[in-house]
Amino acid sequence: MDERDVRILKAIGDLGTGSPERINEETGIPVSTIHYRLNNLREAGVITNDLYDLDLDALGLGVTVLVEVLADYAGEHADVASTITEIEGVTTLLSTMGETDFVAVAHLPDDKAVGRLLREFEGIPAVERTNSTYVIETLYDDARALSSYSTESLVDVLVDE
Amino acid sequence: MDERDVRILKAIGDLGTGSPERINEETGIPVSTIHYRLNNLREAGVITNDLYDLDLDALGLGVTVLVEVLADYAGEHADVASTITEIEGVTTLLSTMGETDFVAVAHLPDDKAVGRLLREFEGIPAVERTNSTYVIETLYDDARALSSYSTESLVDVLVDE
DNA sequence: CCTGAAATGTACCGCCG
DNA sequence: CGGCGGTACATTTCAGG
Repeated sequence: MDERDVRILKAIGDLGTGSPERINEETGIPVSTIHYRLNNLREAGVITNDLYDLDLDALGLGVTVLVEVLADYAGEHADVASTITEIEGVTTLLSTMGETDFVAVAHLPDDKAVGRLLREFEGIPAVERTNSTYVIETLYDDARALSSYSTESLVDVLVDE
Repeated sequence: MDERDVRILKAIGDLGTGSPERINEETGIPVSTIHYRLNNLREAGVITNDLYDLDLDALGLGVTVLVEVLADYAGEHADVASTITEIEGVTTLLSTMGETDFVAVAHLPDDKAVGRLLREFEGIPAVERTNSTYVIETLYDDARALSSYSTESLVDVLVDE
């Protein structure tokens, strides 16, 4: 894993395509090298399928943290949200009902990064309190959201007649 | 959205590829029809990019719920986990430190399904208590986990020398 | 709206610089 | 590691059912 691998993977996420040609336009890395690198990343288990889903452990972002955020905002809800979104490692941000205002999920390289992350959260003026939870293990994560449904149920649920 | 669309989308998730040929092997739907359907799904905004990321709102799974689970298990942690995983709609299952044992995320079609989901959780013998939170809005969700990092940070974080 | 067959495009592989 | 072709595919298109 070196800088080129990183730039290729980031380009895939940003562009939303795994096309070597498009990645080349974005990164300037030669097309044949992109092939070569992607094959290596597949063999290393970082990329898990044709859809370029990543194995975060293999990638080096094996620490997951859940952060509940209580905020005191006056109409600046969207501002707080976008500030949180920009914190490095935050991959999901939910606006929730009930006791907390936001729930964020972050994927980080190690414990040190967790400390840094929490300081960043606490550094946001509108943030009153945070409550963090270490994730011991990601037991299941289905990016495309359909695996848990049987085909018959999906038909029931999604087909609008 | 009819049964064929559903079967195509499910096949993509299950197979981990968007290749029309592979989808045809799985579903028996003619290759050119698959392409025709996928184009329609793209135009409808259900599929958002070449990586087949789905817009859950457009798909019809616009309701997201967070479920914290407190369980009383004697060595059967893995059993409880796999039971939860099989509940329809559950897309993420985390094993957490602290007050709760698991946190699950579910994507559902409507409020009625939320009730059904919670009854399924409560129906698991080892589950003592659940605490659910409605998600008002998914403000941000980065499936590939790298967007929030700048390239330079990613290099710092991931490159092992 | 679906599909089979034709046309186009791309990935992939080996070779050489 | 990077470039360049050639080949073998898979994807895409489209006219007709």
